[in-house]
Amino acid sequence: MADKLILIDGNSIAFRAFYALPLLKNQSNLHTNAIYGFTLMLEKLIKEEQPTHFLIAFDAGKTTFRHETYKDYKGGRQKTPSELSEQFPYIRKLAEAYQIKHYEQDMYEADDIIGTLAKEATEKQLETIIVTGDRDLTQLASDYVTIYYTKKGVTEIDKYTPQFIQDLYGFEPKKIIDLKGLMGDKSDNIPGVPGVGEKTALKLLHEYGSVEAVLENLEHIKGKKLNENLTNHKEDALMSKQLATINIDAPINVTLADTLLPEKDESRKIALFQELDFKQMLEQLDSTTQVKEEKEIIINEAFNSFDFSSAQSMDIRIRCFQDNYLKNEIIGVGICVQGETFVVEPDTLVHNISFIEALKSSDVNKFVYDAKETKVLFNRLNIEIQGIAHCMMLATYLLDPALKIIDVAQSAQLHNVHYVESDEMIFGKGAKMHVPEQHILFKHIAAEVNAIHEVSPIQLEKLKELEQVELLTELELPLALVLAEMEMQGIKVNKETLKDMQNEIQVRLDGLVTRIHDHAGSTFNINSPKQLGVVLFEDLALDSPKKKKTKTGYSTAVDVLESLVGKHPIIEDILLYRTLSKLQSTYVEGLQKLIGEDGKIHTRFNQVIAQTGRLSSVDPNLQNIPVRLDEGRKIRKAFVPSEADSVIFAADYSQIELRVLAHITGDKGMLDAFNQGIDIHTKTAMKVFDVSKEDVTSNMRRQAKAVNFGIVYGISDYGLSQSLGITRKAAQEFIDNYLESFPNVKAYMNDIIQEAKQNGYVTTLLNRRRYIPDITSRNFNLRGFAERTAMNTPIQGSAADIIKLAMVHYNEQVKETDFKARLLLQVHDELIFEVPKAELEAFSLFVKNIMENAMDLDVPLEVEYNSGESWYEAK
DNA sequence: CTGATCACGC
DNA sequence: GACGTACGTGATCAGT
Repeated sequence: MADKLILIDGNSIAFRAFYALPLLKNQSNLHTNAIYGFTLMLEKLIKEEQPTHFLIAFDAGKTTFRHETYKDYKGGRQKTPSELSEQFPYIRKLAEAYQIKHYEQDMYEADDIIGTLAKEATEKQLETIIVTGDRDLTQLASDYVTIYYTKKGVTEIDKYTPQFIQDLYGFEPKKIIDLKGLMGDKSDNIPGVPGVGEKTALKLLHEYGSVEAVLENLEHIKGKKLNENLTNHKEDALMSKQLATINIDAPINVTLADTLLPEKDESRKIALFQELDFKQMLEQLDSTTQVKEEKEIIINEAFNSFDFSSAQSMDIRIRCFQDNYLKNEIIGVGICVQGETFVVEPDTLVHNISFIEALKSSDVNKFVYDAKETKVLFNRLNIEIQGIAHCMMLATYLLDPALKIIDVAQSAQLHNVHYVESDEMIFGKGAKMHVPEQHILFKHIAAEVNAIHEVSPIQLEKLKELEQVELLTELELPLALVLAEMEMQGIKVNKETLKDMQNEIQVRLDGLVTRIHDHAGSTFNINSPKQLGVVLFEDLALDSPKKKKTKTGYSTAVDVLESLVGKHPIIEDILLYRTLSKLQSTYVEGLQKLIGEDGKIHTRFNQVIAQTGRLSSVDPNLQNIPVRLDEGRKIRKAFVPSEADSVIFAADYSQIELRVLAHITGDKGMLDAFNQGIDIHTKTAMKVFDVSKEDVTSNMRRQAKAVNFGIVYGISDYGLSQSLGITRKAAQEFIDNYLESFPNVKAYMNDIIQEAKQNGYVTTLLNRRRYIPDITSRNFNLRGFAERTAMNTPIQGSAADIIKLAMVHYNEQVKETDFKARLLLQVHDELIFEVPKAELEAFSLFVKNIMENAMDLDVPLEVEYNSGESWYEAK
């Protein structure tokens, strides 16, 4: 392969990258957009050009030999923003990681270094590419030298060959300096000749050939003003040409031989990309260059005879098919212990008593990927696993809750362990999902358990740095075990109750469908927003100020429909149809499908999804069972105790988020309200409307409640305007008024935004962390959203911390009692239990006490509770 | 199979 | 003034 040299104008490309990309930041708050752009450029060049020689030239210090000619050279330039200057050291590091020579020379600019080397390369007939965002360098174009000029972004370029320049300007590359001499260069503060721009300069050069020739032929040049300017600025023109001329004999200490690229070694790239959080780059590195390393796997009978009794720690990966570990088949268990890796079928486990003993021993530390799943699966094998010391999945989540957690492979890759295949590769996806041949499966499980072994210590180090070890070991890990028990316990759902509802609702739905079709004069699918939109706004030609379009047609959302009430009788029928069909399909029918043979529903709680630290619930979602409208609330009648003589018992925190807000901000008005037991919405109304308690109308309280709601959920002025049905301006005034009324809250909101900008993240009371990269975005929406996230996450996240802590405390303490009660569900600020009637009174106080004392705040936490024959009655 | 729309909870 | 607006799960439709 022929030799090829690439010369990069480092400063110029860094500037281009900086302005082309949004302001990115890594976890330690370093801006990385210029570095990232630079990296993209390097990758592209290496891949497409395959250079053998490479050099990145930088400008040295402020003064250069050009300043001797003209002291104002590059004068009047804006100061380099600090967001960019902090990146320059890393761009040099980047060069080093790529094993590319970088060079700068006192008193000279990158241009001169490049020019000098290009000359040497040309003498040796070496093909050369110069990469720059500065047109000056195009003067160097020749048969051997092509200039890659960045056009847009960092990777879109024009290739300046002599021919390209000829076509563009009508002269050879060297004449670029004459062009600059006449027209000057604003960015470098090169004066040129006043009144001469690109057009005039080109015309003159085409006629006379050079600056000198133009000046010698002044008498022939027409145009009084032009002639006068040229005459008066002869010196400027000559000086400008001199300034624009690149020195190709600079006294540099670098030769072509120094630019030779050594043998490829990616190791330093990995370390740097990790420091910079260039996750995509790391992945690419993996897929293109990394050799898959694999430990030897022992899939063997040796497991049976291996003695686990001296093991102090093990890595365990137990797997079932697909994601529902509560019922799907268990297909393999991987164990990493004392340097050996075993993978066995679940039936094999029981043959090794020492292994079972080790599993049950809390003295043997277990490192796992998913603590909750592991606990459940071993439980299904009738083994009580103890001593789970680390959960790789939870650690991944705590380190960055924004990550979409997928599988061991993905978690491992974040810590640069690349030998695990993705689950999708092994099992396939969608309808084609299947258990692969055993040797493939076992190899995969072995890779997973090895990755757990390798990655867990790295994660623990990271967690230590972020002071999150306690959050993992004292909160999330013990919580995972509580959740496992809740999932296995399940909640009894009475199928008959749902069946009866289903029949009743179906009759009403059938009637509504007929009536709606009659009103419309045609039969159509009411469930199709698209068809419904056409019927309402075209066939019936209804109109309302709320009428709006979505990407696919008219919006038929509830607020639009409500604005049409009274204009046509069809609307009320549609609204009712909507409500009932949602109830029917999602709840009445949906829930029945999930009732198991034990008559119970076993939801699964997802502990690693919500950005704020809340839990979520799937298969089914039992955190959004209707409650607001009685029609829907009746669904809860089907949720009943599983044991005789028991009741459903629900205990919920009252206003937990606003109490957290009062605690965090220390706002006196708010603290007082909670400490004196005044209704917080009334108190808010008193403050915002500046009236006494007696004068707070129900409407005032309703509005105050909406504002409090907005504060808790971080909604925008727009969101508030929607929920109150007022203008956005009025909503903004409300918010302003609110913040004036609670000055410490206002101060907190400002401080937390500053903090987010400073650190790049916000934290909760228990040091849960959420990164907010968009807080510095120049996009108004993204930034606004980020600001509301910064304000809201510490509140909602701390509330989540508190109830999680209460659950862990509950689990610890209930073991010391004789209560037979069972924790069934968590719904963000409430816990649902089933409790034998005989112990109800004592248990109520027990739970209330634990919940109210979960954490010590500057305001009391208050818990209300109720019980009844079903969840419906426990209100 | 994916994206859009809608609706339910906190 | 932009532009699309707390989070999460699930059902359904309508494109590929």
